[in-house]
Amino acid sequence: MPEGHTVHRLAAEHQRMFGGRRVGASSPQGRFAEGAARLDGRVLVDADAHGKHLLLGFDDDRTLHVHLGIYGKYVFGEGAAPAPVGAVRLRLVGGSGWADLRGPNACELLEPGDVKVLRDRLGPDPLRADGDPEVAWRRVGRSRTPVAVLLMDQSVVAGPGNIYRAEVLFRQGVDPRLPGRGLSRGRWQGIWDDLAVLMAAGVRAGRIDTVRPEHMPEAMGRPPRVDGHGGEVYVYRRAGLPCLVCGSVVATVELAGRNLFWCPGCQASEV
DNA sequence: ACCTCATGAGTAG
DNA sequence: TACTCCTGAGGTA
Repeated sequence: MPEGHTVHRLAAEHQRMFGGRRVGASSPQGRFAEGAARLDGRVLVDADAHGKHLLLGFDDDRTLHVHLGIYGKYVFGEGAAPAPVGAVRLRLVGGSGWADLRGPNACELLEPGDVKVLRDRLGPDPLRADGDPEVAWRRVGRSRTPVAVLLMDQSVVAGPGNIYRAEVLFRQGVDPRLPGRGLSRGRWQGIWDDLAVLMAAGVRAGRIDTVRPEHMPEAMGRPPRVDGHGGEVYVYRRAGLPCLVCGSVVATVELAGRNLFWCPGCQASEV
């Protein structure tokens, strides 16, 4: 679920459901009881996302900061909220609906200054209007770190996760082990622009699809693949399977603690 | 029933 | 690099 596109969707959903409205807040699980008590009865004035961080501004100038981590999940509903099931960290009710948050990495109230500190340590977000690829290039273009690692570093680019990084590098034909400074400025622009396109599509669809129509498995005589992340992709978690474009066996390696996937044929080494 | 792994990231060492 | 947060899906038994 949670790469940047998911969080931007969550911001829009909060805005639609609670924006400008007074909300009731509670922590059925109890682990956010104090924060929920302070939120209870406030008006949601702003719902924003920067990378994977959800920022909900309330009328007391405090901001609720939620980061889903790897487990976190939101469930929205219309009408009266049901009795909470399981470990609901935060429940918001208001307007005609409710939202339950489970298992987040972070759920905390921030003072205005804290929000700036948080945002200052995040890189530009391809989904935001203020996202500037040049700011990221200042880090990427001088780094000896593999571009695959740089793309997962939220202080370089905010929003992409393991799926988008694998898929954008495939689509742009970039060897994931290439150091950042081995890219040209134009290649970086290509990666950035493709991220913006792919992630915007992810916000609209609520899932990650990266395969171009001419490479869709249907067009190749095979049924679409159904995977846990719910989308159609070139290389993510396809290790050992033939590349949809060139037929090479998709490779995988653990890099900086995460599984990286790429096609050795399409993403030729320029190292 | 039990085991492993996952779209993330801070922190200790 | 490894552990932590501690959910849920999928595979194995």
